[in-house]
Amino acid sequence: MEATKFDAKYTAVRRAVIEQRFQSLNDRQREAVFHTEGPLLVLAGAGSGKTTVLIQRIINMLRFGRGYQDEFATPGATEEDLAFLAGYLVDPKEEDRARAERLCAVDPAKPWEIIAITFTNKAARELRERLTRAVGEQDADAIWAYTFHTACLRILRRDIEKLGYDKNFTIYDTDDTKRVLTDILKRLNLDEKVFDQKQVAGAISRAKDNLQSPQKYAAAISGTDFFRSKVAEVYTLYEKALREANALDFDDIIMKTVRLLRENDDVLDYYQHKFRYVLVDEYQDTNHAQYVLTALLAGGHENICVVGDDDQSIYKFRGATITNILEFEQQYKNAATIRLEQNYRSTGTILNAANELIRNNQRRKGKELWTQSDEGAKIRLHRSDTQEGEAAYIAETILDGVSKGAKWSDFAILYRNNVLSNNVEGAFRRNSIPYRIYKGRDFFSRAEIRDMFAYLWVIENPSDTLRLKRIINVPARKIGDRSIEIAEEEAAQAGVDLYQVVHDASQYPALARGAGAMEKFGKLIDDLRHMLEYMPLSQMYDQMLELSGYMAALSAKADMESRSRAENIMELKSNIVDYEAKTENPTLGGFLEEMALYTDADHTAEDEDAVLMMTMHSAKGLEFPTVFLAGMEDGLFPSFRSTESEEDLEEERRLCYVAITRAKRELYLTCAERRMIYGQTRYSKPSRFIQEIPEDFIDSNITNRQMRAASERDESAQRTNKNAFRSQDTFLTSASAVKKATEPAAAAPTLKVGDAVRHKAFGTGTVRSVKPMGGDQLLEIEFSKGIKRLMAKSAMQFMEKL
DNA sequence: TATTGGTGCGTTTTT
DNA sequence: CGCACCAATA
Repeated sequence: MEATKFDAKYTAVRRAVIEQRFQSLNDRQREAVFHTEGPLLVLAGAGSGKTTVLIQRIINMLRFGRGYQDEFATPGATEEDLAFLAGYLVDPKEEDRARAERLCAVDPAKPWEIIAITFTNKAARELRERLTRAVGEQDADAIWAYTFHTACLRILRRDIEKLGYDKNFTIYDTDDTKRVLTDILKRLNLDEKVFDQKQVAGAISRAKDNLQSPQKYAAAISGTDFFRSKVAEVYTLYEKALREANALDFDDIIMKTVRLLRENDDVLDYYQHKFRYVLVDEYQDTNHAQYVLTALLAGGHENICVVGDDDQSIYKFRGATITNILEFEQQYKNAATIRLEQNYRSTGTILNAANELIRNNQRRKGKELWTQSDEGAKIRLHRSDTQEGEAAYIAETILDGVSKGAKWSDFAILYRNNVLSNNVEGAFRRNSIPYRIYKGRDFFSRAEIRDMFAYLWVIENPSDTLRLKRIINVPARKIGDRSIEIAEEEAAQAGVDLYQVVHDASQYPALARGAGAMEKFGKLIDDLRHMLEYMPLSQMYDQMLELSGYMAALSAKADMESRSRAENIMELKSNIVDYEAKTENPTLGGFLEEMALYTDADHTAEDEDAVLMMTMHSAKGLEFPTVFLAGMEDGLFPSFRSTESEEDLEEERRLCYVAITRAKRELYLTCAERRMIYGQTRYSKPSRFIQEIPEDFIDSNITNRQMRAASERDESAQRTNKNAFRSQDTFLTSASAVKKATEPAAAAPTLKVGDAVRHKAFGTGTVRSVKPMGGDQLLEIEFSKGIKRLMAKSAMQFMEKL
C-alpha cells in the first residue's frame, strides 16, 4: 500500500497532536517516548528523567499505539476528522480531547501486552504507582510492571510443573542457600580454608547467572582445576538438595524461567505473543541469564526498549555484565539509540565534575551531562587529620545547615564501605543529630523472623527439610540432633521426605524414644495447615504462635531481648494483615512468595526527618540536596582491591560517578590523613578520583604544599603504595581558605542543671541533667523540640551558655 | 543447653 | 577494633 497525500497530511497533524500531548518532555525524551516499534536503547544519564520516559512511553503506547511512527492515516479517519485535529492542534479544548486522542490512536497497546522489568521492588512500585495515577488502577494492574524475580515467579507459577517442580515450591534466600552449602561442604570434608562457603556460593551463583547447569559447569572446567572441579561436585549436590526440598534459590528463579521458555515452545510462544512491548530498566545491571530472558520475551515482536546507563554499572561483583548494554546495538542490528543527557537534578559544577571524572573510563558509550540550571557552589574538599576530625566536620556542617533552615533529611553521607559509618555515627550521637542507616534486611534476617518464616514455609511445603530442621526443636521440644540425624537416615533409606518420617515417627523403630515428640510436631504442622481451610492467614498465624509454644517460650524469659523479639513477631503479623488487605485471594503461598522478594528497604519509612547514611552502592537512584562522600582516600576508595586491574578501577570510577551525581545542590568530599581501621592506624592520601576533578570546581581546606608534605610522610609510612603518589605534585593548586579543621574542642565550660543554653541547631533550652561519662559529660537538655542527649565535649562547640 | 572465651577475619548487594 | 563463629565449659 502506498501512502496518499491524505495520509501524509494526516500523519503530520497526528504527530503534532501527539507531540503536544508530551510537550513537557525535552526533545530526546520525546524521541524515546515515540519510538515504540523496534529495538531501542536509551542511554539515560543520571538525573535525566529516566522513569518519566519509561512511564510516558507506556502511556504513549496505551493511548496512541503506533500513531506517531505510522505512515498512514488513522484507519477510518475522514477529511473532516483531519480538519478537527488541525483545529484541536491550534486550540486544544478539554472537551475535544477524547475524540482527538481517538483519532490519533493507531493500534493502541493493551495494558497486558506490556511488560516493564525493573531490578528492585522499589522501582517496580514507583512505576506502578505513577502508572496508576496516569492510566487508572485497572490498566496499571494489567501491565506487568515487576522486578525480574516477580515476573519470573509469575511465569513459573503457571508452568513450573513442566520442569518437574511442585507448584508450591519454596524460595531459598541467601541465608538458606548458605546453610545448604555449609552442610554439603562439611559432608564432603573439604578444607574450609580453601572452600570457603562464600566463595563456593559465589561460584555457583555465577554459574547460574551464566545459565550453566552443574553438568555444563563441570564440562567447562579447563584441565585440572581442582577448585572448580570440587565446586562442580558441590554444585551437583546443592542442586540435588534444592530439588529434593522443592526449592528454588534467587538465581534459579531467573535460570529456571529461561529453561522453561527454552524447552517449551508453547510457553515461549504464549509470552512472545503476549508481550508486544518489552521494557527493561537498569539494563546495565543485567547478568547473562537476565539478558537471555529479555531477549526471549521480546523475541516475538522485537519491540524491546532497554534503559540504562553504562556509566552507572556498579554490580559486576554480583554478575552484571556491562557488555549487555555496550553491545545492544550488535545484538539488534536495527536498534535505535537515544541519549538522555539533560540533567534535572544537579548544579552545573557537580555535573562538570562527574563528566570529567567519568571521561577517564575507556569502556563506555560516551555521554556528557548538562543542565539549564546554575553552576551552583563549588565542591568542598575537606581533609582532616583523623577520622574523628572528619566526622566532626560532617556533624558541624550539618548542624550549621540546619541552623540556617535545612532539614536533617536534606543530608546524606555516602561511603564506600560500611565500616566507615562508625565514626560519623559517633559524632551524630554525641550531638544528637537524628540519623538513619539505610541498610537492607535487618528485620528479615533476625532469628525470630526467620523462625516464623520457617514455620510458614514448612506448613506450605513440608518437603522443605532445611526449614523443617530449623524449627523442629524451636522452641525446645526434646527433639535432639541425634534423633533428627536418625530420622534423616530413615528418610533417605525409605526415599521419602524428612517430614514424612517425622509425621509417622512411631512407625520407625530406630527413632524409639524421640518418636512421640516428633509425631506431636508433625501433627502441629498438619493442624496449622488445615486451619488455613477455614480461617484467614493472620488468625492461623496467631494459632501458630500459640500452639508452637514459641510465644510462651519468649514470655518465659523476661529480658529486653525477648521482648523485642516478641515485638518483631507481632510486627510480622502486621505484614500479614497488610497482605490480606491488599490481595484479592490471599494465600499462604502468595504471602511467602511476596515476602521472599521483600527486603528491609521496602519496609522502612521514608518520611522520617533524619540524616541518611548508606553505601555508595545503595545510593544509586536516590538524590539529596547535600551529599557527603566520606573516606575519599586511596585504598578505601578506590578500594585497594580494585587498583590492580584497569577494569576494576573503571567500575570504582563509575561508583564515584554514581555517588557524585546523587547531589542536587552541594557536594562535600571528605578524607582523613590518618585513620584507624581494623584496629590499625593507616595514613593515606586523598582519593585519586579527586584529582580527576578539575581543581577549579573544588574549594579545599588543604593547600598544595600541605598535600605534598602529607604525601611524603605517607610515602615513608606506607612503602607498599610506591607509585600511588606520582601525581601528587599537581594536586589542587587552587586551595582556598586554609582554615583550621574542626577537630575535637578544648575542655568545655561546665554546665549545671537549670542552666539556659542556646544551641546552633536546636535553639534555646534548659539543662535537665548532667552525668559524667567516660571523661566526658552526658547532657540532657530540654529544647522546644524535645529533650536532646548531648555529649558535652562535642556539643559545646555548637552551644553557648546564656 | 546457655554462656563464655578464643580465634580469625575484614568491599560493594538485590532478589 | 568489633563482629561472627566455634569449641569448651558450667
